[in-house]
Amino acid sequence: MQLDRIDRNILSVLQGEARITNQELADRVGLSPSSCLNRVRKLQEAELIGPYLGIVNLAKLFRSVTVVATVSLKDQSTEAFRCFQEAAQAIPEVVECHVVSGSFDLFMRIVAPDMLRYNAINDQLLDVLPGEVNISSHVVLHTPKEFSGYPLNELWEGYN
Amino acid sequence: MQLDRIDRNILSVLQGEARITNQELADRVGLSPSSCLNRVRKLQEAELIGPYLGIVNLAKLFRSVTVVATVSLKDQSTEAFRCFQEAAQAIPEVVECHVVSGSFDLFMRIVAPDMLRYNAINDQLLDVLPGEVNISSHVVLHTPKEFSGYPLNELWEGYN
DNA sequence: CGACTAGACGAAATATTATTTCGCGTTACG
DNA sequence: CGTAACGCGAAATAATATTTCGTCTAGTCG
Repeated sequence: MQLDRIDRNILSVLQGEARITNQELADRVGLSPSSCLNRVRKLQEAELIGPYLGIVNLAKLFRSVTVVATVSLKDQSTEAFRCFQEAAQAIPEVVECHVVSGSFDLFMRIVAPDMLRYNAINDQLLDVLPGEVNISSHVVLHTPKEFSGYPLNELWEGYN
Repeated sequence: MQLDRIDRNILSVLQGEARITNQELADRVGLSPSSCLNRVRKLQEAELIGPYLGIVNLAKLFRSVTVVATVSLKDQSTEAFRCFQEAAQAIPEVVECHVVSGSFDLFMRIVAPDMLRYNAINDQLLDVLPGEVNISSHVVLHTPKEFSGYPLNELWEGYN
């Protein structure tokens, strides 16, 4: 799929203001509402954008603990990775999981109601491959910059 | 602000389907459209939910490199933290930044067009407090679980 | 116990927005 | 040139959001 400047603008706007109306979006990118809607649908069908998330303010809802955990696997076989990933995915409190190269193998973000329950999740993950998993936990103290979309303009510039 | 079961349902739905229509949402949570809209607005005004993000599929847009970086500061003074955080925030490619306790001090997610440019960002961050910053970079190979909202049900259960 | 108040709800009316339809212009290609 | 394919926008229609308003309920005070 070939994207022009207008498509890029649509993606930029939509990634930061998912609930914008089609009319407003059309105005911003300089299209008629119908043309704009056509484009948005094509972008969605091509899965270039979506899902659309509402970011909940956890801190205002209840006390909770967010932990970033790094994982090292003693046995770095494909099979071991597969096992661990599957287990991690299945745990709702593991909100994010990445396989990385570097001084550890996986990275996770975990949100739990309190430390006691985080401990339980940690134990559960350690039990997936007993003795083969090393988890290093880091409690999030505060978050100077929350994710709110990718730097599309910078990435496009870099792409040319 | 006091939340009941309906408010929680609204938050659950909205966090995963931000572009849902008010009518559909009202049906799902068992309210009339007008009551539902009232609640959504109150939730937004209280900043319990929002912003609304459209998640862009980076991989389908262009090649890019995502790095998770851990940062240690030699001088752990408040001032040093403040300097580094400010610098990190100001860089668009740093899409996320957390201050943590544990074997490192900060955690960042960085998205760059390629390694050359990642290197430049890395250098830029090292120069903020010359000789005082230690950055460990980990290229993301793949992502078994992408963030798509918090486990609100589990957190509420834990809260009672 | 009864009356009053505040708050929340839903039905219905209205305003806004989404979506479809269709004709026009532009471009690519024979 | 002629033609087909495509994308655009205007306008009509359908769906949705938003406001208004009367009703109900729970809580409170006399």
